[in-house]
Amino acid sequence: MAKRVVTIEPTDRCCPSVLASPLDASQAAELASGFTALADPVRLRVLSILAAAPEGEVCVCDFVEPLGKSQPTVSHHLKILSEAGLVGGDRRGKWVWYSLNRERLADLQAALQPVE
Amino acid sequence: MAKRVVTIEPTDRCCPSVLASPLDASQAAELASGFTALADPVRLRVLSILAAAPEGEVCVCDFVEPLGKSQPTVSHHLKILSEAGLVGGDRRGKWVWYSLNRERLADLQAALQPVE
DNA sequence: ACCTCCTATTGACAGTGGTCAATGCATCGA
DNA sequence: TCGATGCATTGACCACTGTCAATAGGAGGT
Repeated sequence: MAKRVVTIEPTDRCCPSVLASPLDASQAAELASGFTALADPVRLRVLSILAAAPEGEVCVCDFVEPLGKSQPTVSHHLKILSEAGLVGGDRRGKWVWYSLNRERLADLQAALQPVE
Repeated sequence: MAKRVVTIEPTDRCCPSVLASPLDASQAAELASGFTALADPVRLRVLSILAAAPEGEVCVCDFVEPLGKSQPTVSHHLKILSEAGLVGGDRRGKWVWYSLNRERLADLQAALQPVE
């Protein structure tokens, strides 16, 4: 009979908290890079549009007109969000479909969670 | 007899949510200004130090050494946090004591709250 | 192969932001 | 009143960032 392998579920996948204890420089830099991605109105609108999309996916071309920004600018912001892990892109034919990474967003949300 | 005036209590003091519905430009700008205040490692460390302070207050002079930044730089970041409503300062004698505005921080946290 | 369409990258520009030295402004004690 | 102390402001510098026009890359269609 094979040995039973037990994998410990990492319940604390979560990032450091701002409110729990003083952050060191590297923890703070890590978190700040996440909030930097959120610190732009265009990118927040991108996230909100993705969150509200019925299929959970939005084509790049469908961002341009609602955001009122040029196509290169939209592509620029999507790249920043992608590098921050907040969205992911999937090329299908000529189009690239972006979707929200809710886990990554929840990590940043948890970093602001009040401690009991 | 005077007319009865009914004031509706605003139960939703809270800011717009990123995940509920697409944000318009002004809502996004409002939220982005909040996250901009969080988008710096020095400021995140300021907030975490304030959150961990036993008395809930920290003197400006007590930030300088832990942060490893000059006094004008610390003052600069405190001003940004103050203008964002995240901290408040109270002058007592020669010293200015800063404290955390947890409600304002909770507002930003709520903006990232997953919708059911 | 060629053309068309969608997306990404480059380059340039103006605006913003973090940093510190120097200085100004209070407050307190002598 | 004077000097010392704590904090804020100014000015300057450099790095970063948002924006768009122009261009490149890639995938289909004819």
